[in-house]
Amino acid sequence: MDEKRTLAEIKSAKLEAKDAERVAMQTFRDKSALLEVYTKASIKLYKQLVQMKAKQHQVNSAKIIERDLNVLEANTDDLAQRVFNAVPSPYRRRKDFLWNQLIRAYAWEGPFKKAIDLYHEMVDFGVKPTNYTYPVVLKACAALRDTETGVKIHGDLERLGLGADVFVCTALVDFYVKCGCLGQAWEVFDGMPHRDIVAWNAMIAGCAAHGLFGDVLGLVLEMQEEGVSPNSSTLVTILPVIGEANEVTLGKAVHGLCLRKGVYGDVVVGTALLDMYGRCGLLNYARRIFDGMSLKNEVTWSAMVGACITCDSMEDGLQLFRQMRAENSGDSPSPVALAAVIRGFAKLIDVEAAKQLHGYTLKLGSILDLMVGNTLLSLYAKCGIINDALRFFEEMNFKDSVSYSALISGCVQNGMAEEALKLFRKMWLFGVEPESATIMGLFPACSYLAALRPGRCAHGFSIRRGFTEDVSVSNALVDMYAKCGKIDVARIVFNKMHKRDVVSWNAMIIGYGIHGLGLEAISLFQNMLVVGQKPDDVTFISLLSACSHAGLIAEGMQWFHSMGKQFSIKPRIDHYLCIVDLLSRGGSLEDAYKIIREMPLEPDIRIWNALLSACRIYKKVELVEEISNKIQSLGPEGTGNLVLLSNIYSTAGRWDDAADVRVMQKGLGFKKIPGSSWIEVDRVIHAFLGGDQSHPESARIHAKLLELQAEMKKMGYSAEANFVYQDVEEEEKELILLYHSEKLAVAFGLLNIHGKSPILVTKNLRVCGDCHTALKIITIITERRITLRDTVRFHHFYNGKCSCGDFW
DNA sequence: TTAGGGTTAG
Repeated sequence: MDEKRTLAEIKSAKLEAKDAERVAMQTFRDKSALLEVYTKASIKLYKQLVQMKAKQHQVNSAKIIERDLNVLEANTDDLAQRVFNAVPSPYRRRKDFLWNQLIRAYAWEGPFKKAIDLYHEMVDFGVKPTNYTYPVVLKACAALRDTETGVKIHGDLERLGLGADVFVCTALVDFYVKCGCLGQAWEVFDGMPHRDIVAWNAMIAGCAAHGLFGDVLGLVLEMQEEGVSPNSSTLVTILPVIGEANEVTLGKAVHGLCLRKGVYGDVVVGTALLDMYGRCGLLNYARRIFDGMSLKNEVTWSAMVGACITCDSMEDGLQLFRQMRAENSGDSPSPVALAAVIRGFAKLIDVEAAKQLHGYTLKLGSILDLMVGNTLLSLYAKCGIINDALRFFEEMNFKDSVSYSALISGCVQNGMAEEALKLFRKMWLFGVEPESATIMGLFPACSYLAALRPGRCAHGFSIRRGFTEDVSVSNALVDMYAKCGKIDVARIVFNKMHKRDVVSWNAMIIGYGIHGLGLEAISLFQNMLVVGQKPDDVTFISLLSACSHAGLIAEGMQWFHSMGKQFSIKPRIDHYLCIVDLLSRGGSLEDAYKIIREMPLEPDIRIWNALLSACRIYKKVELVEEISNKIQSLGPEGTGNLVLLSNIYSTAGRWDDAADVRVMQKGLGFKKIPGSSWIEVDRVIHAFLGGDQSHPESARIHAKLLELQAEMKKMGYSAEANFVYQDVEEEEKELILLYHSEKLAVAFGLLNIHGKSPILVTKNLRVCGDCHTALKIITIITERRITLRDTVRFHHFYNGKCSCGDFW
């Protein structure tokens, strides 16, 4: 574009605008329209000039022109308003087009509020709006999500019988779509006697925004049946939906349609096409389109880099990014492409490379984009360096709900659920609006902590915001209630869901499993098959572990055998783990060992661990030596298991062997995870480590436990010293057991939760055998219900019994 | 037309 010519054009447009103004002022006639056209034209030309300067990297001149532009834009409103104000009242009353013209000027690019205010003023003034007025006002309502005015207009239209106009109806559809009221949009759309391409596109865009793949497809077919052919705008709307739904065949069909319609050369269509192929995992197709495009813009390049990353082709992505940089050396790199590359490094867990890239772009002088910052934040969290993520978060100048969401879920993934809850509160305090993804990160934090109260609050909040409409949010909700001990509430939420996916069913089956309700889990699984929901690999892990916790050995074996035969799901190592666990905890150690020997996969440490734990419970020391050899042949991977091995030697009184194992363990740099338990009292979560004396109420807690111990002894309890694996005096063993983290938390609960309220304690490891026995007796002494949730299930203690029937 | 945060199991 020629700069001089542009400047000349602006000049003449300005002059003409001035003329128009003069003429308009004199005649009060429809010159106002002319005036608007001229002013808009010069604004458009100015905008082109700014872009030109920016492209040439003349930042300062671009800024100066931009300032002029702002003045001009501000004046447009003034200008139009001045003309309007000059019109005498009686004339104004008669001429609706004057109002329409001004409303249209405001509704075009804002300020939208003025358009709506003017519309109200017009009605109050006694001027009747026309079919020309409504679409324009509705556009402003849509922009501001002003449902009140929009809905009122809709009502007026129905009363006046003006609702048949294509433009008005299309504007109504668009208004409802933009306000998220899809139902109302459908209603208007279905009632239209004629629909043009714009109406179809509006409705399609609405369904696309809600991810309704089936509806989008149906509409596209229907419009063609009615003789309306999709245009490039339609195609560009449906392509991302097709990509999201992974519908390759359909995508290829649309590709063909693009070729037939000759819109293939369009940059926007081309970009949407390559993006679709990228999402479907067909990188070669995407690349072929990219290479064939004669005109590419920044979006095209960024989309291509993103496609490479999505398809795990890091090398190609990086190469394209470098090429992009080389071709636009003066510009800052596109934040979208940069974020894509960082995402690629996150996938590879290559923090160093990502940091280098980050530093490099900072050096280039690009302002740190919020999106890029958020990508980095999530990179740190995903790579497990959560402290770096927290530090980076503090250093960020701008934070939005995505930043908070990324950090909240990052904390949970790194076992810092309490920090996640704190962050959520902080976010609330700073007035940052949580989104559905934030809640999806928050629920797992509540699940982890068994923190029902914040979970319930977040549930209420989600209902008010309509988040629970989202299947994934409801899935997380089901999981939260189940893990907080409210299995019946979980089921109610599950039943109320109007749409369920495989994750919903899995979450519910898992819920039954951790509550030891194996039969319910099986029954739900059968229900799932009846309604036609296909199970996946996770379903079987959930089902098998549910059988395992409930001691349903025959049922578990039956489903294990059918998963390959009936459902064509190849058992993974995790499935074998469940089945070995099921058999060995049920006492069939030989059968379990047989499965291990015959399985087509190499048994890993967890498999041996399951068998080894059972060896301890059933005191089968003869198998231990054999397993121990197998474990040692695993090399460094076997380290974690040495804890158990040394424990078994200790139990058998073979202290020297136990010590040898521990020395070996130390050499391999293994750290035992300390057992910790926590309990919520008055909205505060109190955490305890084994033998912990750091709690302010420590003295009272210890005294309470000693008091309980004395009573327990009267009832025939003796500490099961073989759960202590250190070679120490019996008396000391007793104390080590007495101050186990779960007992500390229970004692704290008894001291601080008054009346007969039940006590809920959560533990980060599996419950210790001695604690299990002790808690049963404590429920008799205190007449309290105590629930202990460990890593695999709930134990409900009451009246000397446990819901697990001592099978755990 | 591209883009950051997200649910179940182990």
